[in-house]
Amino acid sequence: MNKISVWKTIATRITRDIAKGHYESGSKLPSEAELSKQFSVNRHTVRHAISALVEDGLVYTKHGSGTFVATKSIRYNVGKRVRFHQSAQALGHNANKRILNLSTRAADDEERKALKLRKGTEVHIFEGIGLIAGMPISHFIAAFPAKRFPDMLENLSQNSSITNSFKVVGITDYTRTLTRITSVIADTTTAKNLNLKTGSALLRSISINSDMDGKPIEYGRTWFSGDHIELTIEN
Amino acid sequence: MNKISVWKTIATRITRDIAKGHYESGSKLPSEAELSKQFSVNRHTVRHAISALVEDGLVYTKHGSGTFVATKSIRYNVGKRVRFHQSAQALGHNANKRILNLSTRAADDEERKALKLRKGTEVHIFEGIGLIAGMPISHFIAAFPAKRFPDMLENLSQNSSITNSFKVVGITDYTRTLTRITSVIADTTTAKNLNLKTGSALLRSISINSDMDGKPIEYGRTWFSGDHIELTIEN
DNA sequence: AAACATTTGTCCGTATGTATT
DNA sequence: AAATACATACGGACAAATGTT
Repeated sequence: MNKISVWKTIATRITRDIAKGHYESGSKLPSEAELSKQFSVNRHTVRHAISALVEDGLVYTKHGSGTFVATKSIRYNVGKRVRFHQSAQALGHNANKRILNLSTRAADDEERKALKLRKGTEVHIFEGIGLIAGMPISHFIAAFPAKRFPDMLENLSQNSSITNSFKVVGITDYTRTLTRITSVIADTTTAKNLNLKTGSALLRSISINSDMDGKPIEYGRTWFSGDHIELTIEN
Repeated sequence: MNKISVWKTIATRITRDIAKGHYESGSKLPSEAELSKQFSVNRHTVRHAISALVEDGLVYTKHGSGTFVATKSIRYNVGKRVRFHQSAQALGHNANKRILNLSTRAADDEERKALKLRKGTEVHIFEGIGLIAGMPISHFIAAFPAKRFPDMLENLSQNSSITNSFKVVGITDYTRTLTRITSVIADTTTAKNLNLKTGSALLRSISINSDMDGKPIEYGRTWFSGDHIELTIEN
């Protein structure tokens, strides 16, 4: 069955302890030797766990000194609440959506990973075309955990605003935890959706929105027409 | 002395070989057993090196199958204090620059507007190619107010680091006040600079850096190869 | 299908180096 | 100077996933 490795369980144990406030921000964890004694494992196993936490940015190590709980405030606060629609509206443009597809299906690997779902879990899919002043500007596909938001599709079909739909289910605020942007060439279907020639430049944005507890609630992919859109990040 | 660990030298060796095109994208690396024999080290040492490359996103491993060269692009963090060089280094890649042009001339309209300069004011121009592991990744043009930074060009020619050059003139800290990203198609000259075909997708980033008083000190334009770069915004 | 070889993943143990306290 | 703590490197053994015969 699902055998979980020792180092992973130790990593989650430490993570949990930190989350619980067992260790304060900036405080020193027990030494590797101590931890290995506590968990009755080899020191290397503890090191493996700690190394994973370092990667996550949860702790950091200081050679000869110890392992310390990282302070959260170091992280960059750029683009936390940047939404494209908002900025389009702020520009005074008439922005709306054309819905192409509202459905529920098993999450693919990409969606599962982003939303931290188990295999076979279902997601709601919200696909459409973003319009500004009647011009097709973007093609988007958004995925939401179906179990957590049973009525999402109905809400979306009525008001077609993701933010508002989240509000209905009690999520009044959420932040973008990841934005990844690449430049790609339009294939035939995307080009057709956006009224472009095949081979045009597109901005592809992949984003993850999370609730205030840090749980991912939306995985979005958007293709913007490169001719019409600029992504602006202001501090 | 500057003692470099064995696993690190192995990691850079493999990185270099991949950059050189020794291994194709998606192809399998020699097995851990083979590599450890090649480098005359323990298998664990090779594993340590590979693990670092996996973190960098340069390769990925498949349990029971092998280690493969990732087709993945290099992530570039756009953040308040994140700079190209830094983020590339943070990824463990060997990043440096090739200078194409250092000169002083009257600012064009775009530069004047961004740097808030009067008509006819001069700017220093710093143009070059950004390299990661020897591969051309970006083409950049940076403009600085000449009057405020008289010795900028000399500094840049010596250490070729913008951050360090600012330090020399007393600017120890500055933040990115604007980042604007669009997708464009490579023209012939840019394509040539970046070893791409004309018509490839590019990410064009326009940025303004300002000192702690909010005065703009740098106007930068960068064209990233869309194949190799992802812009990532994390909170 | 089943047995086998290959390859990565996990875990243990030991020793030594290097930075900090 | 000594003790403590993390970093590196070696070695061995078995598990788990994959590919081949």
